[in-house]
This record gives sequence, C-alpha cells and structure tokens, in this order.
Amino acid sequence: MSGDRRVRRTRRLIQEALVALILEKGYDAVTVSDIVDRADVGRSTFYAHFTDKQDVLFSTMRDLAFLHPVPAAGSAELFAFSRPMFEHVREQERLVRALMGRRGGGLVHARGERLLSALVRNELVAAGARSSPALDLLVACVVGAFMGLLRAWVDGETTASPAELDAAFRAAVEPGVRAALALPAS
Amino acid sequence: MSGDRRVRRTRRLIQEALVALILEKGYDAVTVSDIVDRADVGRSTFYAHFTDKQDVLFSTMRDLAFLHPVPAAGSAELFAFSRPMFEHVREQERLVRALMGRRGGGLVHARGERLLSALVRNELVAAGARSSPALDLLVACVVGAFMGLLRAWVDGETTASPAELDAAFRAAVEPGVRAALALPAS
DNA sequence: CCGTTTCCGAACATGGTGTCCCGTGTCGAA
DNA sequence: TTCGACACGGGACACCATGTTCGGAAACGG
Repeated sequence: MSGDRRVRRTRRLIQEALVALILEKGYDAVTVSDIVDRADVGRSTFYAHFTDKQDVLFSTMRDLAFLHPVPAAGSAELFAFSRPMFEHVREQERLVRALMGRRGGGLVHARGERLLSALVRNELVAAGARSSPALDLLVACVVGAFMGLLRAWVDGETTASPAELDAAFRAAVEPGVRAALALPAS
Repeated sequence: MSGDRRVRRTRRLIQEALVALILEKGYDAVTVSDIVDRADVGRSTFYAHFTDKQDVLFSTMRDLAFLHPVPAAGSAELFAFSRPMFEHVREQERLVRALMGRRGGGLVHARGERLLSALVRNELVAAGARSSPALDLLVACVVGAFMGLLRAWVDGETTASPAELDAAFRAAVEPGVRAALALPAS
C-alpha cells in the first residue's frame, strides 16, 4: 500500500466522519470542527491532509467507482450504463446517499451530471446522431431524467429496485430518443 | 401601496443587491456584509427585515411568477405548462439566472422541482394514469428532463429560444409518456 | 406640524476558519 | 535495534462573518 499507515488511517477517519455527519446534518451544516471532533483527530492534522471541507468531499468522491463507468465497448444497446449504475449505487447506498442527495450540497450532483452528459452524448453520436444544438438539448433531457430518477431514490422518495429504476428510465426516454435519431440519421 | 416608503425601498435594495452579487460571485460566496455594503444599508436594518441571507433569497423567489403557474384549466394538451414557463423564464432572464443556476446554490432549484412534480403528477393522473410507484418514477423522469433543459439554458450551455426548448422537451418526453399511459389506462 | 416608525452606525459576544509551533510519539529503512 | 524522518496533538493566534443591542438622527404619514 502507498505511504504511511498513520496517513491512511487519518484520511480514512476524516472521510468517514464527513460522510456520517452529512447524513446527520447535511453538508452545509457540517463544520471542520465537527469533522475533527468526530474523527478524533487534531485540528492541525486535518489541515495537514486537506485544504478544507470541500477537499474532503472531492477526495471521497473519487472513490465512487460508478462515476467512472466502463466505456461499455461496442454494445449495441442504448444507454447501457443505466442498469449497472443503478446497481452500483445501491451497493454503495450509504456513501451515495450522503454525497448525491439533497444533503450532499449539490457539488457531487453537479459533477455527476457533467460526466454523464459526456457519456450520453458519445452514445448518441455513436448511434448515428449528428452534433448539433438540438442534440445538446436532447442530451440535457436524457441526463436530467436519469439524474431525477437517481435523486428520487437517493432521497428516499422511492424504494424501487435498480431493475425497476432502469426500466422506468428506458421506458420514459427511449421512445423519444429513437424517434429523434430516426429523422436526422436518414 | 402597502406600508412605509422606506420599508419598500430598503427591501428592494437588499433583494437587488443579493441578485447582483449572486451573478458576480455565486450564492455561497455572498456574505450579509456584502449585501449590506452593496445595498448601502445599515447592518441592523438588514436584520430588521430579514432573518438571514436565505430569507432574502426566498422572499425574492416568491416574486418569480412562473413558479406558480396558472392551473391551465381543462387543456387537452399534455404538459401545457412547458412553453409558457420557458417564455416567462426568458422574460425574467437576469433574475432567473441568478436564482436557478448553479450559482444560485440549488435552493430555488429544489423548490421548483417540487412544485413542478406536483403539477406533472396531476396532469398525468388527469390524463388517465393510476397513482402508483411506477407513476412516481415517470414523474421524476419528466421533471428531471424539464429541469435539465432549464438548467442548461440558465447556465448558458445553450442559446435556444423558448419555442425550441419546448419542442425539445416534448420530443424527448412525450413518446415515452404516451406509451406509458396507454397500457395502464386500458 | 407632530407622533411614530424606520434607519444608521458602532459596539459587542459568539463561533468557525486557517495557520503556526513545539513536544511527543510512531514509522520504516538501514 | 537504532536513527532520522515524519505524523500527530493541542493550544494559541489573527481573521472574518454572524446576529444582537442601543440611542440618536432622519424620514414618514396623517
């Protein structure tokens, strides 16, 4: 493993403390003093590892594997990312709820949206769509629908399974996308 | 008009200052001192009218007419709210950009999402959908698509006109919704 | 014109932030 | 096992933003 054992321990304690505190009070309400207190770590130690609260959030975010999905090479299926993502989200339920929900402060949500937009855009282009302002609007809709579904689950507004979420996403979005692809492709 | 002229003046100055500052620095970075400074108003005066920064935001939000759309009585058309909303948004461009964009801190965005969810849900039920968990998922998708589009425009990712945004929204979402309505309605 | 309301400005307590330093303890490599 | 390097704790610090209080001055509406 890389580096000093103490370093790994400290960083882990701080990250876990932040996640726990977000779930309790919401990101905005959490202070560095809270984190330091909960992690049982000296204040100066905190600033030796992270620049601020947001830095801890981002460092934890990088461990969220589902934000960096496999490119899903040459799959004919549209939106192949959907099902695996919903499942991965359920596996890391606690972490994802803390980071992506309303309590997470929106920062992670925004980042996820950007990553997903690139992904969807590439898929649509690969499926025959031409780059155009209209395509960007379509991407915004598709990503919005997915993120809306994800947020509903994360915030506990639904108890649907990954399979059901995936099905709902496809049912809502695929007909419109296929119709949009048919015309400009011809 | 209601109340003292000084009161109206002060409240207006503070609200305008916050909007201007959000557009410059983003909601989170704005301090009460900033607002008081920009509005050229005494600090104690600020707290005589508002409890905190968020209170100013919410009071301004109440003036956003498009968040309280007309019920659009008995229109056969699906998602009749879409076009008027996009147009109203363009009219109040500056205000909406400040409140609903990434710089707005997400609070207004969240509130709009909730209001819109109720609206969409009612429309779908009126169109023959049964209340069910599946319907809630569909609503989440539709609202997500709309908000995604709105956010893209607000954040300057597109320069599309209200008519184009409306068309993109309907094209992406209507086919899926109609398909979903057909089965459980039978 | 006068009583009432609002405004201002300054001061204050509180609490979070980020930095610094030094004594102590732990690590890993030689 | 020893030793140099590094991490940790904890306290003190300056800084800034928050929200409250007060008395005198100014503007309001009737």
